[in-house]
Amino acid sequence: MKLSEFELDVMQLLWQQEPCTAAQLHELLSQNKKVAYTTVKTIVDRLEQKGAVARAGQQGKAIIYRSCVDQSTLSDQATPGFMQRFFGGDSRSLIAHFIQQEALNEDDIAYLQNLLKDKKQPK
Amino acid sequence: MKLSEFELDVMQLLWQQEPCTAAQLHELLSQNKKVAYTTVKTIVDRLEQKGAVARAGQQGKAIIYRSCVDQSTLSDQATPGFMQRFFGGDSRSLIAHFIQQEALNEDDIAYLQNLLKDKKQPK
DNA sequence: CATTGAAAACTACAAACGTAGTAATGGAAC
DNA sequence: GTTCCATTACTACGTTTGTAGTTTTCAATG
Repeated sequence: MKLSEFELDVMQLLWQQEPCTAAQLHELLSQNKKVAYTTVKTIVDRLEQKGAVARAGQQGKAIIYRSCVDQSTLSDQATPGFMQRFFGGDSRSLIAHFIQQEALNEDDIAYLQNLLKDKKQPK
Repeated sequence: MKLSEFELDVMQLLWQQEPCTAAQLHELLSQNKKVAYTTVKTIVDRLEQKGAVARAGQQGKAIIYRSCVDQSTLSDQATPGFMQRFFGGDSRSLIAHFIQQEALNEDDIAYLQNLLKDKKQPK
């Protein structure tokens, strides 16, 4: 499944506040970006057509939506293309980039160090 | 600078084989994908308009192109959006995803472990 | 110098995207 | 029951993207 940037922004919110009406999604999006309600509704409609969300009931006239795909499925699909296009397929340099660029606390670091250790062990 | 997927595919090749003619880029792309020469040339023209590549001489009639932006600049720009949209902004889970998903050899792992250690030390 | 063929330059077009207006509708409130 | 307003449903439109055809040009070749 291929979703646009805006569609993913909506999915992101939905994943965090599921289930949800279009009005609620609009409310949430408005915190970061000026956008008309109908614009958000259009995106939700397109997500429904694409099968990324589905109706899960009503609240008065408002339709309650839930997601039909989960984040990890989509990120699994998007990851290889992203790695190829921005890091020439070099996963090491990609991971290095993120480790250096992003804020990580002690816990995060310990957690990731463990993952690396596990990655090494299995052989 | 915002480049499309196809545009990034071309940039990726250009970064690897700089400088380069459109014909060469077409040749390289054809290894993975059936695509007309004129299609590739259109993409290169658009990249030129966007200022991502520039002319760096001629070879007979053929124009030689070079890149004007480097990979790290573009990945720096793309990274936050990607992380937000696919991992809800959670850098730890993103890095974890890549560590688990990607093939890493002993060297890679050692290298990344060092990065994490350095990340912890500075304080 | 005329020919030619590769490459450039220009044009085209359908689909997807971001964006939102307008029209229809149906709970809720009175 | 009728009105009203939130929501939905439908329509629209400029831009970007993927894709490639057509026309022009000009360096090389004979």
